[in-house]
Amino acid sequence: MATVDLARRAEIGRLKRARTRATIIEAALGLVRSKGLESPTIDDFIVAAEVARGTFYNHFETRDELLLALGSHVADAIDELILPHFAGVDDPAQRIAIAIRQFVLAARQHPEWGHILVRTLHGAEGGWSEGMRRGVLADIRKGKRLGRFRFESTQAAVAIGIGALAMAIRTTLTEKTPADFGETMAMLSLRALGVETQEAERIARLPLR
Amino acid sequence: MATVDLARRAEIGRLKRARTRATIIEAALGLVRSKGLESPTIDDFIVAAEVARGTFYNHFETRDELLLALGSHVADAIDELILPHFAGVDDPAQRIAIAIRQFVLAARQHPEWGHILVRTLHGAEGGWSEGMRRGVLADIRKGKRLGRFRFESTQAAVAIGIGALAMAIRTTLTEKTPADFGETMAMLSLRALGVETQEAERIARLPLR
Amino acid sequence: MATVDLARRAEIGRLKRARTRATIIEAALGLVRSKGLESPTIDDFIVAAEVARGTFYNHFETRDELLLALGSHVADAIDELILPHFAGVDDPAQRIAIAIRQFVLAARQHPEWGHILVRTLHGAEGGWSEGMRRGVLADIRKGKRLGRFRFESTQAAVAIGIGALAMAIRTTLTEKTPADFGETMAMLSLRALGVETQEAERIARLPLR
Amino acid sequence: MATVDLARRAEIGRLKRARTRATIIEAALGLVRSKGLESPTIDDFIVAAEVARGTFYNHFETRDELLLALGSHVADAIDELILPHFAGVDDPAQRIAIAIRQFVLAARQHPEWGHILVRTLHGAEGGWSEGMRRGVLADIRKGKRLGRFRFESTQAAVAIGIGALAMAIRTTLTEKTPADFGETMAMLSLRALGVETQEAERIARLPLR
DNA sequence: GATGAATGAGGATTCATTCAT
DNA sequence: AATGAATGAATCCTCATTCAT
Repeated sequence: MATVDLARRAEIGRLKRARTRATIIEAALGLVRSKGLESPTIDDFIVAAEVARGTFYNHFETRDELLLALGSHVADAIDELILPHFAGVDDPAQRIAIAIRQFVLAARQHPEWGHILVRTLHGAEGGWSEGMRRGVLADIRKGKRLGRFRFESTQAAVAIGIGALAMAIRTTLTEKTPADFGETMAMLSLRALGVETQEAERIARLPLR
Repeated sequence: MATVDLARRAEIGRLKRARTRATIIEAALGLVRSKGLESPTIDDFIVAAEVARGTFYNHFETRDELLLALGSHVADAIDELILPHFAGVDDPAQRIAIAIRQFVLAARQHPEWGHILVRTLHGAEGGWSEGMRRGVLADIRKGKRLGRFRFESTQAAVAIGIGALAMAIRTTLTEKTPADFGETMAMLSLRALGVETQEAERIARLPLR
Repeated sequence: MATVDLARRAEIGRLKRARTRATIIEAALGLVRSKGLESPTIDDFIVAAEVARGTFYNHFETRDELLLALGSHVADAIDELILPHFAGVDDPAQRIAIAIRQFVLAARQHPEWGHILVRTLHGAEGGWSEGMRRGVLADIRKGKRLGRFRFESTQAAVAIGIGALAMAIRTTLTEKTPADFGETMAMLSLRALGVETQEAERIARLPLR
Repeated sequence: MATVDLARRAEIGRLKRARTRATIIEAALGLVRSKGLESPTIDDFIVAAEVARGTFYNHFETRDELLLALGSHVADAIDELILPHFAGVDDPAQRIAIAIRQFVLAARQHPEWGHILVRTLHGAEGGWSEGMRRGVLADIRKGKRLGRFRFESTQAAVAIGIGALAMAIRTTLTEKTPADFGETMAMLSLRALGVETQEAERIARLPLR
């Protein structure tokens, strides 16, 4: 009896805590969407989330920690978005094209994700960014092994891949881009990696499942 | 006599002013080299330059104006570095390869330039950044007109060009890169723009004059 | 039956409550021992006691109330320590010497008591501190009446008595002191009150029962 | 000419700075007088001094640093007050009596000094407090060497001396005390150090020059 | 009675910029 | 032209206390 109660109570507490945390994160995403990552202050965040100052600090020790949490949040969302499209796709060229296209789509629909992604791509502080980087690296290596890609320096290949991705997102955020901008960027990126134009074009425009 | 004196005084004043300004800029570059662009405070700048706070504001109206001045300074330095290599080179592919290679060289030797360049490339605040962008754009267009480059979307081509450039510099700042990293990045970039591998390779490795 | 049960339940509840309260106080004493009275936060206290924040406030209305409770706790402990030695001792000089000696012993073995005692001696918030003060006052007056002490101003006599006591404890807390430091301080204090050196020495070193 | 100007300018600047610092310290002393040392916040201090928040931080890095400065200030004032009375007085007993009497007088006329002195006496963080302690120590040792004082433990003698001093000041701050309270406390203290009552009385009441 | 999430007043600190000399 | 003291808005952060479950 008592133990059931205790367990329930604890559960409820945990739920409430999680909800508050989610509230803060959602509100923060809204702010980032309109104002970018750098300008909002902790005060802006708590006003937007309609929580007390102390509540913020109960959940995040510092502003940076919130930004990190936003990063994780977006990482999860992106994973959820992309992984299904990866299912059963082994060709590294296809995978890279899919990633670029999906990231551009995501940035178009969720500018806040875009802001966060660009930051994540640039600051190489481990975590998801590291995972992503490793994924790209693995695909690039595999592509080379399979003869799909041709380049001398893996470091340069990764650099141009990440650079293209970052710039694709950035451009989506700041300029008006056509509906197939993702496909176009994917094509150019594949070409950089050594895929022939025709083939790059074909892969970049394969229908997504 | 008197007029001569006055003229000389004015001249001396101007010289001194210029020297102080240069002092501040040099010191600021030193700071940027070690701490990047965002963190140093005005206090850091004036301590490093060994000038008074008021002196700083005699030369720059705001902190941002100093950063802009740093940008111009680097722009000039870069121009001075690159323009000679451009002389007589009309081929847009060659020009772009030269730019990338020189920027990487510059970032390697002057990390502070690298920091400033990346920022300039990203923040679209006009000025030199605009000029550079226009230069790239012109070369890209010309390259297309000449059939040197092949792509559908100029927007995407510029994006990948700038993205590759930015990432090349960034990688130079944060990772250990081989001596020919600039050449490699140039090659991949040209390929993205539609140049065939062999040709891209050749152009990327043409001896600089 | 039912009433027995109820009574037992209530009893158990009371016991549990008392135990929790004791837990908190013990833990707090531990903290005070290492960090003094002022620095520990409520958070420190509840972490040390391994109770929830709410539990703390179930037992103490404010942080200050805990400190008061610590005071009472120490007061009781001290009383328990000293009173037996007072039993049957009527000579005020002896009583004062006993008090000083015992306080020094207590502070040596329980630094946390020392911290609390010094604070109690200084902040004149009534309660035990008042009782103690009254005890000292009574003994000092009686000593004068009996011709054991000689001084003009009772106020000054009390001041020097309390001051010596406070400093004895403080010194015990912060410096390395010999085993008979309490006796020495007692002797000097008695002398201040007008007891002749020989006699003061003798009283200060009387064996404690 | 120019150098004269520069020197004058610098001089003026230094003066202004010193004046502002003095303003802050004076205002702080006023606050301490009415509210003690612990309660006033930085905000209270700057409001009282009528300076900007930033000005405070230009002069003191932290609240504690201001308190330290108050300590130095009072130390200087006290030195100025006492040293003349020490001139030509070699007898350690007399010197100690003078010190106690003057401290009590000072605390009566400048309660803020009293607050600061008590704190200085208790926190043994070096600086003036250390100097004072050494002074007392020297006098106590000399007194013993000369046979003026009689005690076994110098440590205890110093403790009772400082304790009496602290308590004398404290009592002056919190209770109503007669005009000769300083003399009385001095007498009791000397007695504690082993001076005979008659002699202690005489010394404690010697006219101050 | 115990729990722990939420609160928000109170206080500390930074730093770009102004201004008198 | 150079100096450096003063300014104050903007922001961060802590921690005692409340309260719903």
